[in-house]
Amino acid sequence: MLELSEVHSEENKVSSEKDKKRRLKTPAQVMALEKFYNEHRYPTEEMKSQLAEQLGLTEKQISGWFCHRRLKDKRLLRDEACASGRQDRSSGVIQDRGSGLGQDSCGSTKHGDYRNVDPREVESRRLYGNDFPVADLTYKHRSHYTETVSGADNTSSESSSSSQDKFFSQAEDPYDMENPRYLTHNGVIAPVNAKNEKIMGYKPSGYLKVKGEIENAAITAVKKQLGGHYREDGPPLGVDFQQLPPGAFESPIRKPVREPYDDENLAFPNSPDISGVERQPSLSDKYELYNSKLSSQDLYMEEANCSRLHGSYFQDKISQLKQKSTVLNHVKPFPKRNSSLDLYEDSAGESPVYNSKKNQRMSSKHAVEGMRIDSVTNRRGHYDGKIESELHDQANVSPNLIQRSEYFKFKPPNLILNHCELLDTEERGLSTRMTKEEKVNRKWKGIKEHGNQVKLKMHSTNEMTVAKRVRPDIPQQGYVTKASFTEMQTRKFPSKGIEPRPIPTMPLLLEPKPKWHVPECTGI
DNA sequence: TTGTGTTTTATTGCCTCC
DNA sequence: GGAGGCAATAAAACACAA
Repeated sequence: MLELSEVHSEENKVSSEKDKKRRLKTPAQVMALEKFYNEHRYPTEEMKSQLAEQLGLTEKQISGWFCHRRLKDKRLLRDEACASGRQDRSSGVIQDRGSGLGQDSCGSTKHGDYRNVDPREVESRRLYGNDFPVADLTYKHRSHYTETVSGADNTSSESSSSSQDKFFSQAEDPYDMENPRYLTHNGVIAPVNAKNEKIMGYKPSGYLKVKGEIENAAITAVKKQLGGHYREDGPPLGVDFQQLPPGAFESPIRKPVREPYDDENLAFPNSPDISGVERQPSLSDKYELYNSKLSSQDLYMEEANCSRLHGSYFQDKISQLKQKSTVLNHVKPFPKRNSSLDLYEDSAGESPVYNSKKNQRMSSKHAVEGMRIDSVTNRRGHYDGKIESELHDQANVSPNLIQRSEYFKFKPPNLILNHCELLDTEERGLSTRMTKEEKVNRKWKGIKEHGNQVKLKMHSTNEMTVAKRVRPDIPQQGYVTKASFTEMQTRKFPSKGIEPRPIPTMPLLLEPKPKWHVPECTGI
């Protein structure tokens, strides 16, 4: 096997040298590279050569790829910064400039800021387990997509991470809220303990870098918005509320009673027409509003759950959602539910993968389209019920849904593959995002105005968009691990008759590993 | 099928660091 | 001066709409 792979590698090298036409990296190569990139943005010579050998590429190609990948990350970061800059100007959300990125007129990250710290140093520190203060991590490190990406991306990557998140208007911008997980009661970002960080592979970079910065601003904004209505004796931000007693919502909805809690806590301080006017929505109204928001977004939360399986972008989104919902919990009149953080934890069941090291990348049109959520709800029922059963009825479901169903049929051994798949998807998904984001946003607005069923449909459509981007040559998780690489090669380019290049079999990557861990994108 | 736009890969030149 | 990285650019590959 190894020999064969070596032969392939040689062939690949030779062929790539023979014709100077550029050749696309195979999905396997890209995935491996992406994954490796998530681990090491600046691979050493040794790493490069080993990677080159294992992927059947030249060191030059590897170097070039990493170089371009970094550029891509950077570009995405700029785009994100640009997007957030636009959002910032177009909305009234307060942003703490002091804690944000230095931005130029278009909101892009200034070079000086970006290069403030040698990323290689960051990586080396990361590699050797020196923890950064979160601020450092979020500010200095960019990647993932990851990503993004991707990892899963990853993003994102990716791409994407992905990237990759420009779809979010400011009002919906999930970055607006600080992740309570990392918050102290003062709203200060508390350093994640080293162990967790290591376990989670929490390596904020790229997207996360921006996110961290924006979150700083966001938490400030939230505080400001809460303003005087934020009870000193109330639970601090990020702290779970106690559950209401059972049946608390079973009684008929009453006319609103202007409870002190309501008046004080359910504040719309920034709403111009709120002061002194009986505009307080009724409790039921508020709750309905809240719930409608939840329900209207339930479907999208399914994807959020997927983040557990697919990497950091989703993971990131979940965090953001949690943040949002946590804030909602502070605002909503009925702190019935525990912090949705907890709810969320519950809804998907305990999954250590949540803290998986894979969760670093972000980016994904997929997620962007599916994750425009302001809050979170317990979706377990849904998973176990209709949706899942539908999804599992693969015979009648589109490949997209089948793919989606894989989210729910999560199996740890496939994580890497999922991650890899997502990476690729994310990366690809980014391609038209800039040009299409407005369309998607419009679509989204429409979606929000319809019922859940419509939403489901639309969501599928959205997902279809994403799925279209998924390379057809990447089989679904369930089959991939069983399919030989050759098989997959033959599945590739089914109609175009493009002669598949000999590709080193991925088990190569499982050969004796160097200390820096070669990505295990098995099956592709 | 074709045209167009986007992404990816390769090349080159410049810069910084040692 | 060499090595490594970044940025700009060109061109191929790809995706998608008409």
